[in-house]
Amino acid sequence: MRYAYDVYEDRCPTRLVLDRLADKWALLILDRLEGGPVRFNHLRRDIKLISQKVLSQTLKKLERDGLVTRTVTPTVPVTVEYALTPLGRTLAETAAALTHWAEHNMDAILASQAAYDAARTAQ
Amino acid sequence: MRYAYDVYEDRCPTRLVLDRLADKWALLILDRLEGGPVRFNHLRRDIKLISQKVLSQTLKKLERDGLVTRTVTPTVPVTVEYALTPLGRTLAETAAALTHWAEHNMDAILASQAAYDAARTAQ
DNA sequence: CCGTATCCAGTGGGATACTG
DNA sequence: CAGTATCCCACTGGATACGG
Repeated sequence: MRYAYDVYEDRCPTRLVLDRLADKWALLILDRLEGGPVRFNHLRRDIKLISQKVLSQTLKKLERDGLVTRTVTPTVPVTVEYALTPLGRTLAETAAALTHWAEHNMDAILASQAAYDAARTAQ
Repeated sequence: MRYAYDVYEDRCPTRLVLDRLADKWALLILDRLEGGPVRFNHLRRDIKLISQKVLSQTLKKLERDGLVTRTVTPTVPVTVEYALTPLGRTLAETAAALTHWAEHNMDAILASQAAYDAARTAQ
């Protein structure tokens, strides 16, 4: 066992974080919030192709995890701002390393995929 | 637009990498392979709760992406070893930062979840 | 030992419509 | 503006059985 918790078991911190990032939208939201608080519909417009339902669900999960805050201002109509907590900010920064890796290595991955597919098609 | 590719669009490098890590097992496999080449059934035993089917599928995706190599030794019965490519190693190292974050902050997340649930239950 | 094939239940998430 | 409610389909992934 290389970790305090066994990464390869059912309940482990890596799985906990992975299951959060693995919902496909959370990292994008975290990243988008790094620039400061953002309103619901603003997020919706920025993160294209996300549905209202999924954005709502994901924000709720992130709030439950203590990664984002939800602030309601009782104007008419109401405005709601989402922002990173200090904890959320550290995760966003950590996750940004993945983003940078992805940008830097995407071409290599695409080339590998093409070669793999070509080899299988050629048979 | 803050990136060479737009992270919030459909096809972008972050989504590409995220969709790979988001299959829930890839990161665990990458991490497990950092110690050197591992055989199929060894991975299966180490990464508990993964099914043979999903392990096989995930390894194939990782191979297609050029992140792992698959080496067959024609013994009887056949032995197959999986290993990280140099590219895969850089991703594994980058992803390890997430693992460390998770270990370090899991307690805070669990506490936040408990507080969130308690607040909603108390109503 | 190292897989693939098949079947099947659970769920993630899109579309749409409605509310405070 | 910021959601919730409902329907529903497609895909994920587990269980099981079989093949090289």
